[in-house]
Amino acid sequence: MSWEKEYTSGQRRVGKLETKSGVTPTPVFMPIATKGAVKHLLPEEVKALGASVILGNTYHLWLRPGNELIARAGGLHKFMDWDGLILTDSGGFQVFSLGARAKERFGMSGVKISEEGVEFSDPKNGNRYFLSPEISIDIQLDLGSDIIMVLDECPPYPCTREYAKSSLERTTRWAKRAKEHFEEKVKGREKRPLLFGIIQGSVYEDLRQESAKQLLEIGFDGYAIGGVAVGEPRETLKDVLAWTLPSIPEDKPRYLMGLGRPEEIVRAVEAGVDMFDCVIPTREGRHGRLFIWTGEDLNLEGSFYETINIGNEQHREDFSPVDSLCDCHLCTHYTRAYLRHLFTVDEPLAGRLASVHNLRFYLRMMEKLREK
RNA sequence: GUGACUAUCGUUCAAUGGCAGGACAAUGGUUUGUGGUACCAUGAAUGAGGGUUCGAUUCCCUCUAGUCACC
Repeated sequence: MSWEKEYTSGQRRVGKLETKSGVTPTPVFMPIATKGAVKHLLPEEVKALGASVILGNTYHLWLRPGNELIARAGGLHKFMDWDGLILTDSGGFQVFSLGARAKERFGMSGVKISEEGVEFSDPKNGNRYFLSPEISIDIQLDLGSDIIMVLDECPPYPCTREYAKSSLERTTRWAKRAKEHFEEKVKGREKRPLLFGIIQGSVYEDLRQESAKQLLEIGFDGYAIGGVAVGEPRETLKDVLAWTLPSIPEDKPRYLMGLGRPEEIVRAVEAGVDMFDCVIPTREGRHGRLFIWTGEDLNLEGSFYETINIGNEQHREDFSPVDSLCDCHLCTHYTRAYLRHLFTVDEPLAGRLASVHNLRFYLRMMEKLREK
């Protein structure tokens, strides 16, 4: 990646990341388009809100409609009409997180991890699938992804040291195979996607450092920090960043997977993270929680915002905007009372307006982080 | 008008001669590499009056209201 301004170590990293489909400014927040759509929104709307990259999902798109179909359609960009950048997750997280949910529901996860890869059931129809580092790369290449993630294992929390160690070592071996397979497949291509490795190691300092070291030896275009926000105490995020970021070369992008709340993102940017994705703005929006600016200046404590549950009775006759400091369509056209009404009667427009607003909040926060 | 049946949270359906339960709705909360539909918590009822009984929401009587049938 390159720097927006002259950059010296320790400053806030404001730069640009170049991919085969174009450039994104960093730090960047990537809205999630799991199944080929940012839920409720048109791609042009997502772009107008300030998004430059969206996250698509190997797991979901592989099962439905299938990577080969999307390849025949001309790739995911064309299929869904998104002309920005696309990062695709490897499917590793979903195999484990959806496996955990299947376990809650049916008493067994049906997920079998082996050295070769991971076997799991489609929770919709019980079909068995086998995902390996190589298959994950093939799928993401078919999708036409700009930033490809290697298949990793995301261990739960709590996790014993022994398991975390053997898991991260397997993730490293998978990463090596993914890299070799990737290089072979893109050999001779003029435009090639970026390939990112994923640092694991749970909450253990030496394991996190070991994971980073092993991935750096293999060599990737960027490095992600995975296995966070899986139930561990929130304070450990700071430690995990301190253990891992210093060993990543400064010209390589750093991606904190799955995070987070606004103040967590501000802190992580100050610590040197460049990329984020999170379901919070869209999912919580669909459930009626809205992020509200309380001041223009960002800070590490998160006192620059608050959240409201628009469904609460106190908003029933509140004819003021959701957020008077926000420039989104919801806040410039509608009242709290109207949005509450839409949620109360289950109008689809409710989730749509809330998604617009919350994404605008997150993306504007990133704009502010890039300003200073 | 006559007869039968019914009456339980806001709605709907349970249960019981000995602490009246669920679902939906309501109210509050949760959500971190998506779970559009999810999860947790809270408040909320035996139509009115009398009788039998240690104790009645339950059994009996009257009233009121509703549904159905007949006139």
